[in-house]
Amino acid sequence: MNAEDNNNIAKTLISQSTGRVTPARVNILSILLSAPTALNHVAIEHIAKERNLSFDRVTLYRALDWLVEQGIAHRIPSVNRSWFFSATSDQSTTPHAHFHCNGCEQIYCLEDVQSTPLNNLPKDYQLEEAELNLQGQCMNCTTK
Amino acid sequence: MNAEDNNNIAKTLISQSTGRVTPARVNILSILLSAPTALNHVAIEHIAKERNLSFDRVTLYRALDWLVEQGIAHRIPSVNRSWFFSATSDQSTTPHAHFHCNGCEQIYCLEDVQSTPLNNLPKDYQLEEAELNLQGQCMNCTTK
DNA sequence: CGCCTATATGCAACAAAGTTGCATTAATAT
DNA sequence: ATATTAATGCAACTTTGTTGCATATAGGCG
Repeated sequence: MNAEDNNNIAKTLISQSTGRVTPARVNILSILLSAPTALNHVAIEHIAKERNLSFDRVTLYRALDWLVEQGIAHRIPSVNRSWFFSATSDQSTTPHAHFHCNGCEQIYCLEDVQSTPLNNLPKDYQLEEAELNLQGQCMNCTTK
Repeated sequence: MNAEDNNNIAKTLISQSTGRVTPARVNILSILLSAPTALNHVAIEHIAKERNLSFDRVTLYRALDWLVEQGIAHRIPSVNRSWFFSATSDQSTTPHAHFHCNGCEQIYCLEDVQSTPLNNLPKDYQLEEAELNLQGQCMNCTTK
């Protein structure tokens, strides 16, 4: 899955939504698709720079907002001060877990780890979304 | 459980830690104790004002940091830009769920709802903490 | 009780993250 | 090819949180 592939996937995903297929959106989504972890705006700008891309910070935020609205990406609150974003994989309207590695500070989306159904949510609380945030040491950091 | 009670509980909790019992810490903890939901700094300052209390924003942040360090309160990341804080109830070294109401934007700590054990966390990932964030409509907002 | 010292607070200045308004540019429907 | 509307860039701003340093105060001790 190289950068070119991700670019094409990005274009397809965006064209299926209501909105225009613009370079900023395509490039930003392509960056998210190519990342094994969730990225914050600093990381996205860093990768963009490596690829000789550039866009205004405002454009980045607006593109990310739009991607989240469209369900193409999702926003992950973090203990750090910035938001993290990750491309929503095809099948994942199903909620999945986020694993924050305390070693390398990366955030991994674990598609296969789902929070099991809740049995003791007080009645009169209507659940709309559930999110499981894990913390610990990732694959790479445990072995060190 | 009135404000006076919470003030005394706050004093006791703080005096059991390593550090000084100061008005700022007591008042801030007392506010957290009296709230049914988690509060962000804006909410805390608002309640403080109602009680004719005042402290610098820096003092607030430092007091909250300290309370979290001591395990007296805990910090909840949110989809909003600010952090939310909640007093840690006596028995709750056990992790509990946070319920963000999309109606009134309040965050409730649900002590009885625990994230059930994970069966399919990839091996080589070492879990240190788990946090379950729920979203939906709270008790008050469903009935409207 | 009153003093001493370390700790907590307040203030000012700063830094980072995110937003808003508006003029300009460009995607796409026709 | 053009017109229309949505997206971008820029500048200025807001909010959230932090740092350094001088001042105030909690609380131990004589």
